[in-house]
Order: sequence, then structure tokens, then C-alpha cells
Amino acid sequence: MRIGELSEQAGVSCDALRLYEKRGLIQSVRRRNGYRDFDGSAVQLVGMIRLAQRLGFSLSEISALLEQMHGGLSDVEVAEVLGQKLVEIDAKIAGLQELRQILSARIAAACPLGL
Amino acid sequence: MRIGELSEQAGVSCDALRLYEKRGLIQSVRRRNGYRDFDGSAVQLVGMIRLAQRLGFSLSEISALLEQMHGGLSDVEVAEVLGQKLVEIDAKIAGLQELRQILSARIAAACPLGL
DNA sequence: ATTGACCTTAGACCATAGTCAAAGGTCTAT
DNA sequence: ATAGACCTTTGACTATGGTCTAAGGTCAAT
Repeated sequence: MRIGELSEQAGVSCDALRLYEKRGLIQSVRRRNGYRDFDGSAVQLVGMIRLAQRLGFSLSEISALLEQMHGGLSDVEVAEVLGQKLVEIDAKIAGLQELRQILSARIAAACPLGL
Repeated sequence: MRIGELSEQAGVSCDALRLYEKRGLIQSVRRRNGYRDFDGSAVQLVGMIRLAQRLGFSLSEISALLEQMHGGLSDVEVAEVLGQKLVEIDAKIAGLQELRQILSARIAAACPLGL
């Protein structure tokens, strides 16, 4: 599919998609006229990129993760890389729960900011 | 305390602290010589700012939250504002858990990226 | 063959969250 | 009174993750 169709289906601007490609997060082949041609699976891939991004992962982090997965790693190695990401995610969840604790404790207190 | 001491105790650069003050996240009074003078409680406040920041809240979001809390709101209103933040945090936690699910499912699968 | 939708590139521009450097004032100790 | 540490401001610069514009090529339909 052309970039406009991917843009519409993934809910991401063409400019953003070109940026993702430049950063190596997604790939396309070129038609004879120079137009990008994306695989149907790109829709899901872009969706995953957006999810990770919303959750605080930078394009570089996402790119590194995808590259490692593409780079001919064995299943075991890929599992390790992903496992590392899981640890990071768990740390983030723990941090948010900590912040949640702090805020919810301050809701209970008389002086919310504690100042 | 002067900015250098706060910087050291909070583990944040002086430049960053001046930026936080400019954005209204922290306050100081000025000494006769023009130096900023921070309250001891600023250390904890800056710590809280950094925690929230690491977890994906922008300075504007944090600033808005703090301003609302400072703005003479009743305890009930402050509790509402904070409750709203808790909802956002819970959404973030849920998102991370979703991403965690996706990745951990792909670890189990033969082709991790599903491409 | 020309209109309109779609694509290409490059480069300017924006906000965020800083860092760094210049030029200068202040305070303390010798 | 002068060195050194500390403070002030302003403005330039960085990276990230885009958006927007300009100038131009492509394609399908009329």
C-alpha cells in the first residue's frame, strides 16, 4: 500500500511515517515511480510503535529493539532482549504505582502538597 | 538555601532548577543581593517533580497540577484534581501491562515480531 | 492535455527539556 | 584588594518528534 493508505489505516501522519522509516522503524520498497510501497503488516507494526511511544519509549529505544529483533538473533537472544524490556516496563509500572501512592496519600491528608 | 545547595541536595542542575522556577513549578524569594533563596521543602518538591517526570508527565502537566493545588482550592477540589491524575496513572499502568502482554506473548511465539 | 489527488525531497519551523557559554555582580578569605 | 567560588541574566545550541511549506514528479479521469 502507498503511504497515504498506511497513514489512514494506522492513524499516523505521512510525515511521521516517513520519519519512522528514516529512523529504521518501518520499511518500504519503492515502486518504479519512486512511491513507497508498504506491507500490510506495517499497520500493526505502526500500532505497536505508537503504543510503546505513548508509554514513554523513545523512537531510538523502539528502533533499537526492532533492529535487534531483525538482526538475525536466535529466538533465545530475542527473548532476552524482550525480557529486558519487560524488566523496564515493570520498573515503570512500579514507579507509577509509587507516584499513585504518594498522590493518593496526599488526597487523604489535610494539606495535599505537604508544603 | 541558595540554588547550588538545592541543586546538590536534589540532584538536579542549577539550570534545570531555574527553568522549573520560570515555569512556576518551584518558588524562591530573592535576597538583597539578587540570589535566589529556596525553602528546605523545595528538596522534596523537586524530588516529586523528577519522579513524575521520569514517569512520563511533562513539566506543563506537573505545573498545572501544582498550580491547581496552590490556587486556593478546597480540599475536596484538590482531591478531585489528584483523583483525575490517579485515573491517568492507572491508564498508563494498564497500557504498560498491555505492552508487557504483547511482548511476552511474542517471546513465547516462534517469530517474535510477527512479521 | 489538463485537472486533481497523490507522491517525492529538502528545509524551515515548533515545543519540550534542557545544556553551555558569555559577561558581569557578590561574597569570603587571605 | 584580589582570587575563587558562587550567583545573576541572556541567548545560542542540542536532541526528540514531529508539522508545514515549497517545488516538483506521477497517475487517473475527463
